[in-house]
Amino acid sequence: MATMKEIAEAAGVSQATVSRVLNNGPKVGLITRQRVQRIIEELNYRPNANARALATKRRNEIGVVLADLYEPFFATLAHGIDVVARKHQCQILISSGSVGADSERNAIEPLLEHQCNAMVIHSKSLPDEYFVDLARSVPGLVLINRHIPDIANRCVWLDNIAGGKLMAEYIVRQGHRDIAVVSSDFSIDDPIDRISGIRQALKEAGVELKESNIEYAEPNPEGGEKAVQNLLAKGAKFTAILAYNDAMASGAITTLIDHNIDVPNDVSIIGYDDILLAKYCRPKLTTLRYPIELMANRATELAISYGNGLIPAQDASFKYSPTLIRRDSVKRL
Amino acid sequence: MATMKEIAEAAGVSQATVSRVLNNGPKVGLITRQRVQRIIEELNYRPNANARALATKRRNEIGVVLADLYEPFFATLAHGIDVVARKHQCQILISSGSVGADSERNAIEPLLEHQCNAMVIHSKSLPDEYFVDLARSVPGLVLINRHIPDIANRCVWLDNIAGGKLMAEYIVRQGHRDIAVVSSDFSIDDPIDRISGIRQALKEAGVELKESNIEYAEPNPEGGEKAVQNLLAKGAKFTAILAYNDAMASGAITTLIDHNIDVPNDVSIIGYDDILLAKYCRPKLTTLRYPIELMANRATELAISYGNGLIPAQDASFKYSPTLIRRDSVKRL
DNA sequence: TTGTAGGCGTTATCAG
DNA sequence: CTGATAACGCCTACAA
Repeated sequence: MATMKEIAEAAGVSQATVSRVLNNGPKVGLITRQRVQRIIEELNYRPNANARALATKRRNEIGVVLADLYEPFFATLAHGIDVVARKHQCQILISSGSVGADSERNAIEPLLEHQCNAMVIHSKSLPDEYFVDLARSVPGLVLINRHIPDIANRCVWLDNIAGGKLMAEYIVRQGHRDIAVVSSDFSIDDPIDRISGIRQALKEAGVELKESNIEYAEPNPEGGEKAVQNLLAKGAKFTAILAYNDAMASGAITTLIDHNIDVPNDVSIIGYDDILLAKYCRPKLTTLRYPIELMANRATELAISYGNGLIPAQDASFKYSPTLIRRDSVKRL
Repeated sequence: MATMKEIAEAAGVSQATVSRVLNNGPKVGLITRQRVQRIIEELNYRPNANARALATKRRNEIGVVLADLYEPFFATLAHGIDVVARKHQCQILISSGSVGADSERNAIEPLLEHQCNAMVIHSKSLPDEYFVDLARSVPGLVLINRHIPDIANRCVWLDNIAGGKLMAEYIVRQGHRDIAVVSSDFSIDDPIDRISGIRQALKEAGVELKESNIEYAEPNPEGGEKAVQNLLAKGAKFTAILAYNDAMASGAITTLIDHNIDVPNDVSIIGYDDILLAKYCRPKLTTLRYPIELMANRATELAISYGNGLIPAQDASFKYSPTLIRRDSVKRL
């Protein structure tokens, strides 16, 4: 692969000149520029990004840390980052597979070695202090789906308590009183917050939520199936299910239908996230829209501009709220 | 951020020694090694990947080119790459958003500048010669979902003609004679091959496929809806629909249900891809399983080992075949 | 407008 | 076992 030196020789100029035409440097004679450009084409020269990064101490790369690329939620998140990165001509360096503090750290480490000055991180396990600390050495650090007060100007997050409230208020307004909850057994804040929101709203409405009507399982369709099986096995009484996410809701529906329980005529159900599935499962899912793509866009814009030297405003805050999407899985009693 | 030089000074040794302990170089005194190691920890030193890449002319990075990260198909593909890359401790550099020859080229270019020696590329528009050429300068080049005879040992692809046949043979075996096809209007090989397979099988079975029973639209749920609307509007007669992919099948079902046509009792339908949607839409979709994750795994393993110097065997070939997954969207007549 | 030369942070090849 | 020292490919003052 041709190097700058070779171009310079072939064109009979110095490396500096080649470098200048490459970077649209000022002050290069038109004829020289054209000659050099021609040679570059001819030799099919490509600048070495590593060398350039070394010399300039910066690189148009944005580091991304995600739990995976497969789940629709993360795929949408990745897409949101991707779109903005592309707009800014940034490459995306992805470190995924992070579940748990150690693997999250292991995912972040290589990005630091790559000297990415912009990073969008989705981390649920590493402690707050870790990021407060990291923010000092990575100017373009931004967290998504997490709220750390000390660096709130680097956090783009969703108000899950509000989301929980919204679900509960709506289902109560539709006349339901016997509520079941199908939640995630992951020990992160999200399920806790959502249930907490549900509890608050239910309490205000004077509706009781029995502990035995709450089931925890993995936040995927299989988990949803299992949770409802347990509910049914226990003989729990409910006319509505509030699910942790659409995936669980979908699994829940599967089990209900298998038991000849019609949705929404016998049991109503509300999902959370509004992933593609929600729109194309049958019945179409009434759910809470998690504006993850929007949030990812925002996070990426932030990361890039912070990485480019913009100083985060002290009082900046990026809280998003879910909204209710009414489809066909809830019946008014 | 601390550099090797600083570590060396602080430890009272030369850079060379630091480098040795870092790379587990042989022949370093135990005491020196420990001292250096301690300083490294203390100063929170991190090697600069760019400098290292420059010096070694290699980098543990695998370049990936995809159309997007959002579509379940691509998300699964990305995940398949991700898993293997992680196993090999490789970072993933993603260039997405490639639709059409120009943008595909623009996606590949930066990966070359990054000197990735392993690349997994999904490209539908760039001509064969481009890749035959590229293979000469990128030892670890591997194409996924494409078959280029000249570099067949770098291609991991699916036999779409066989897939088309499979769908058609199955639907005929189930007693259907009035077939409609809902295909993609993208001008790439895949839809052509699938329909070609369908035609062959139908012809062999002596079943006619009317041109007017074929509709083309975008390969997404909306496209599926639209295609079936057109079919219905034309008054086309059919008891079964062969869809280009699960997304279109899902959209097709939506339209059918909206028109009070029951699936599968009135109309049967077969999808293609077996994405998550297929399993969780209602009715569960009978479809062709596209082993894309498996293929992505394979492609990545290949790319990495080719990139590490393994010479591709002349006669190697990586053709995969779809298999039929029977669920609930087909009725036997 | 163009060239010279030093440096970016590592690795790797020599000697010692 | 350890230390100089020359690459690696590019950028960027500073000179010319």
